[in-house]
Amino acid sequence: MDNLFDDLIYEGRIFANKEVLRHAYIPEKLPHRERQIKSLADILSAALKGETPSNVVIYGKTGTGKTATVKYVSKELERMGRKMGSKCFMIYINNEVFDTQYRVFAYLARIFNKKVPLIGWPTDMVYSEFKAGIDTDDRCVIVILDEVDRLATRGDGALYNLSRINSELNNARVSMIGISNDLTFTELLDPRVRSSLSEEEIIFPPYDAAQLQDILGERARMAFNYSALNDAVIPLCAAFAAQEHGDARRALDLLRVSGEIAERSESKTVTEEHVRQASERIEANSIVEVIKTLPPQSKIVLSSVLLLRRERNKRRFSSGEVYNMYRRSCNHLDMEPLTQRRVSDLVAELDILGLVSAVIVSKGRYGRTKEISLSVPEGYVQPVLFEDYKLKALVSNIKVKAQMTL
DNA sequence: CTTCCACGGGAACACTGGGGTG
DNA sequence: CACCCCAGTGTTCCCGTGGAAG
Repeated sequence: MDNLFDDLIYEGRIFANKEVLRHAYIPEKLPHRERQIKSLADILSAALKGETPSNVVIYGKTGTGKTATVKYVSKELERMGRKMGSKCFMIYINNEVFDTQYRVFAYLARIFNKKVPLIGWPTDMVYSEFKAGIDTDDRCVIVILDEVDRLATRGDGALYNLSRINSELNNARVSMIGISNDLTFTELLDPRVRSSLSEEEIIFPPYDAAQLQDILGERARMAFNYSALNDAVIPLCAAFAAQEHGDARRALDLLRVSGEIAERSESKTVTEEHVRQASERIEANSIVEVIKTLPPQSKIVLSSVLLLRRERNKRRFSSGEVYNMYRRSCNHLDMEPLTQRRVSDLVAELDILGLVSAVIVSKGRYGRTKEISLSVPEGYVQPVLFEDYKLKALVSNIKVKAQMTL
């Protein structure tokens, strides 16, 4: 604090600068990632010598600092490039958003001032536009593909074309950095693409509790006012996040929300109790968020499980039971039911989202089923689900059922 | 060993929203 | 303007398969 008023404004407040706890913030220092930074810098340094750097794949679970590290290194590389007069372009693409070959090349071509419509053209035409766009100059273009695993099935053409583009260029050079949280995704790729893409590999192991404490401590110094945190708060946040495979993002969220809760309850400091509340609230929020954004048909499937819980006094149901209830619900809502096959996929998606758990059970003579059960508290699910105006009609259904069982 | 059932992979299809061409 | 081409998405259709009860 270098101003008299700063002290007054911040007196008694919890946060000094909340922004440093947000996901978008890239810190100056990345604790416990020195090795990975060094490896990546070594590989990419070829770009400064006018060579083509090897392609790299970076593996690591969510919140292990992959994206932050890559962004940090690319910023440094671009700066060095400017200083040394070699042209380095780092292009960051999130394949969660650009998840098909067309979209990837359209995005890249647009960066090099080519006019490409968002859809409509044949893909090879978009690809040629991109090629023409970069080849106008002697330069090194490094394409960062965040969440590359998204490209593995539908957009593998993009990886194939990128991996062989250099032989078709006269002036520019292209390399790729793939960022993936799935260690096995390359198995889905064409062998040629696989070997070309992963010439180098860097692994980001999860942080352990002690490392998370360092990271949190670093940020907390900037984010919170002096002595706004009880001593146990950071270790507790670290411990919670370490249980969830060392997710630093999660840990930072937890710290931020704890602070917000403390602030709202007009407490002078953040306590362990606030952390516990924050943990619960983050959990509940993420479930609610997931359910809200579910496509309508999935919501009906999910509510079918809910309705079954009411009707029978059970927790787990066979896929047959769920499908029957689903058909009845569709009928009730005046909607076309999907086929069993499709519903089975929807159930699998709900399973991946962690809303239900589906276990394959073989009942010998009586065939094979999935046993489906709700894996989140019913209280979280129901209000959100029936908030959807289309599903409102099912609420009355529940009430009728409840009366009948009385 | 047979038998039964849904599972789940893959092909095929329908549909959408955009292009270019004559 | 009508018409066909194209990528992408969601769905249905078809079918081989796993594995314990009988």
